Amino acid sequence: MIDIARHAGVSKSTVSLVLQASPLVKAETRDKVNAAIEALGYVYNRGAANLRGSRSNIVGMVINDLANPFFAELAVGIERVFHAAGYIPFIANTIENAKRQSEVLRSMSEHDIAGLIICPARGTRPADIEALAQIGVPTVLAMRRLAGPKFSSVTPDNLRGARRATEHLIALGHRRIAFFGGYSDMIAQNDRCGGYQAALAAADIPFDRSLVIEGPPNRDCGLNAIGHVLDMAEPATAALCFNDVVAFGVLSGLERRGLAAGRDFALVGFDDVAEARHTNPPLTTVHVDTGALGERAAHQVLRMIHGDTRPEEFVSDVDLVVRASCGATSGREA
Amino acid sequence: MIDIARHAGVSKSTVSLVLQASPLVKAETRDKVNAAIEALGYVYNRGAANLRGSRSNIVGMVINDLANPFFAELAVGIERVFHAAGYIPFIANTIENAKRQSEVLRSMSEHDIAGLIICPARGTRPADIEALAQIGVPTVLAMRRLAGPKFSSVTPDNLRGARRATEHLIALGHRRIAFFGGYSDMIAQNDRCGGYQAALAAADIPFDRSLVIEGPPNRDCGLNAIGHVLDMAEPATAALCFNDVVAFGVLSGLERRGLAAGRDFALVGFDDVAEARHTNPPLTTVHVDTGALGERAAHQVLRMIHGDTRPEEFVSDVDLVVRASCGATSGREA
DNA sequence: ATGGTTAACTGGAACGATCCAAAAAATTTT
DNA sequence: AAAATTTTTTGGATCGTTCCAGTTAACCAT
Repeated sequence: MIDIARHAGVSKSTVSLVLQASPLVKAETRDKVNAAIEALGYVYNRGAANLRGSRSNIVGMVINDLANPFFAELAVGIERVFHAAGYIPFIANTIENAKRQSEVLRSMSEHDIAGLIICPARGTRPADIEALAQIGVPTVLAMRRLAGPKFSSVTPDNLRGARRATEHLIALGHRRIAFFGGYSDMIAQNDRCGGYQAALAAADIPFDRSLVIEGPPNRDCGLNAIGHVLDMAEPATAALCFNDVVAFGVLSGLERRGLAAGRDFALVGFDDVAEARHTNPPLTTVHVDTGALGERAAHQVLRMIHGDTRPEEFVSDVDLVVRASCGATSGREA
Repeated sequence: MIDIARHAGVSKSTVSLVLQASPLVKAETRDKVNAAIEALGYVYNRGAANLRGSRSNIVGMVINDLANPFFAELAVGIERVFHAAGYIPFIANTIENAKRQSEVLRSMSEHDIAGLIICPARGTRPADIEALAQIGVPTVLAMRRLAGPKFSSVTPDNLRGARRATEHLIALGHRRIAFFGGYSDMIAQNDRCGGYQAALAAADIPFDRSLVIEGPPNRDCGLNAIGHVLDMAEPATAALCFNDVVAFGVLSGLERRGLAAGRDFALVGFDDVAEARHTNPPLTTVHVDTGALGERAAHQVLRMIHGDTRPEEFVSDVDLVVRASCGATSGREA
């Protein structure tokens, strides 16, 4: 910066003012400085600037599974809002690994992020997140709440969505309904699985614990789970999946056995990612307005950045969208 | 840090040594310092550290369309390698917008990234990237090369893949074959479309420019393009898409007209994303070993970080994988 | 001309780390 | 026990920026 100053024949303070687009410098001087900046190919050092109090314009977005298209959709909503507000979101992937997550979080706080949206990895302790809040990083949880202290969060109505989906399967005549994916130590799984159990209870169907197959919320889990429940003495005839990606895995598993969802087995997902509409057969699933959820999370962070730190738990409404995989329609759906 | 020093009864220099895990400090002292760090809830300020020369451990990954699952697969490969090497990748999305890309790039260089992998947005000028290289950021281009100076890059063999796919359609008897997606100012599109034209020429099929429908490489593009070529005086009977996502859009477009790929229209994609296997019908597409490509890109950045700055252009081999959407099989494929 | 205002610029202290040369403490050698 | 050596610790300069309190320049009204 001193080089710039020398090159433009001013002081480093003036250069600083130009960089901050201060109205205190004469247009003529500003042009001279900008010319020097251009000429010397100077890059601003944000780290040095942050040293003197100012917060950076990056916000962190920490997600647990980049391979799940759901998170891409969430990110799109988040980015829309932050970009309009002049913040640049940086995304990091934790692949559902708490250790990796804490490395990522440390790196982000070292770089002095202005805010954070996080889908906590399995095994995250509330204290891990609380530490962030302690040092003044506005944080909101997305998709997964955390037990204990009050954090801001945005989540879909997991319980209601799962309940409706299960009711739909029951209405179609199924009684052996499985639940695939997620772990019982994740709140989201509890909520969704809870909705599933509530629907069973309401229909006087006894809850069979062996029909709940836990596992990571990915394709492989669905692929394995379907084999499992099909090989039981009294096989399941339907399943609700923790999310669409798990359901995609089930689709593979069925195909591998020469079976088809909708015809031989009733399958319902959760999230309604864009791909769900085009699977074979199209997937019946619980629609979540993912983009809007992301926007909401971003707005919440923005609100906190601007000083309003009251936590807010936002729960978005969900809808069951019936396609062919549950066997309710003949496969035609716009 | 001075607080820590005081609390532990040592000097700030000693604290610094502890933070760097230097072997010069006595174990006893180290423990005292670590205890103080824990007690005061101190967070390391990377920005201040970078001020004195050292480079940070974050690497940037700039992609143009997060919603394309292809990039998630690429990111997974990249992350695997970087994580093993102790670097933390931060991802930013440019949504194919050169202006936004330059903001992202500026922000990343301000934060002093150790390296960069970038899928340049449409309209990126080589100079934009060259500026990065100038200030010493090891950069490799992924998926899209750039005209002009020698950058390192990793790309699939676009020309060969497109040519093989087109030859396959020709072998199935098609003569009115369209090409959907991408813009003629993108090198990747030129390569893929060039392979398509080469196959036509080899089969003595005259090239009809009106069968090449340009557009952004997303769902909407495919959805619109299929309507277009179906409404022509002499409609197309097959299409090669710039990528799978465009093909997914075509699937929607066909469905909307009550038509089905494989039966009424032959469709081939490019990339072979995980979803391609489970669309309705399963998508014939050009398989790219995306994860390996990502790993290769990451290794290249690592090599450059370690001082070997020779550019390397890596082209990975590709394979046509025939599923049902081109009409060649009856739909059964493992 | 003279003093009073305002506009435009500037020097130096801070921010939180690293690194070097040198001091202090501990250890070994004579 | 003193000298020599090694191990451990330390003060101060430094990195590139911002900010404050001045300083200088420019303008205005008397």
